[in-house]
Amino acid sequence: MNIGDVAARSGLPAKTIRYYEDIGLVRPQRDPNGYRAFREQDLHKLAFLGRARGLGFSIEDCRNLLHLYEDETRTSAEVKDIAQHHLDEIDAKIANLREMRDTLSDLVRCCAGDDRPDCPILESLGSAPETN
Amino acid sequence: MNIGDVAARSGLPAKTIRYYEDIGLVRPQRDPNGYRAFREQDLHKLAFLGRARGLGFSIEDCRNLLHLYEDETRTSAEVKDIAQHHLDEIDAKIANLREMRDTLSDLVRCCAGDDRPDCPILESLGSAPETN
DNA sequence: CCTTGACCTTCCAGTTGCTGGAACCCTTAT
DNA sequence: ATAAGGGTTCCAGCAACTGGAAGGTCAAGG
Repeated sequence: MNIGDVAARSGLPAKTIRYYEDIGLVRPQRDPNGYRAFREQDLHKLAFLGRARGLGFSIEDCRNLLHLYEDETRTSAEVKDIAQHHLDEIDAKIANLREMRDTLSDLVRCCAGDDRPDCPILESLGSAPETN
Repeated sequence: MNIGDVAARSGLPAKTIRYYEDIGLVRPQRDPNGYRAFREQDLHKLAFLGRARGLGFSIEDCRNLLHLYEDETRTSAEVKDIAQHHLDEIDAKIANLREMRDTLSDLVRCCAGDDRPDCPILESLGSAPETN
């Protein structure tokens, strides 16, 4: 399989696949002409990576998950640990974004959005927080 | 005011303030010795930027908001437009994260987290999505 | 046989918003 | 004289790609 096929089948851009090789996540063989030659197992790895990335795992997490995936002697505790940690981070991010959204949606709701210059959004940004 | 004072009073790291000058968000004057000399209005701008960044606005949004803030002929519609757009992006991000979290927390919940290798998390990453 | 087009290759630069560090200057106190 | 604690510039790096340039390869068509 050439990179284009793998891109199509994994859903990852070719650029990203090359990048993943660069950082050592996959090691495709090479054809005599220099083209990357992917085997089914490479495709499988890339699909794994695509799904892990889709769940928001960092590249380093992905690397570790992949190692665990291929390590028969892993424990599910190791995997769960990574996942739980990531889950906590996601929750923190959501909480953070929600706070932003709440503040912001208040401001947006209060803003007339007309052709006059008065604007509670700018007023709020321009002075110390009161609604805190 | 030197940069250290402004950092303390604005809550922004000195490094960040220098960076903001680099990209043209503030233009402090200079003392004869080359030190940045901030006036109250510079501090005010920086505090504005800190709050806008705190609401998650991009640097470019911040630049635009600052321009509007200082432009007496602005319309609140222009401001609201930026804010609404940003609000939409935040909502999109939250939705995205929530989906990740839902999937991930299911997986974490199903994972025994013991010393055996069987792990639904890895299984899910290793094969095509079924719970989709 | 030559060309065209669609592939593939490498390498370098840019993205966002800082952050760390090196190497150096200025000021004040001891 | 020197040490501490400011300040300065510039360069590199983070995450995770993405875009683009310059070029090699391959199969099909004229």
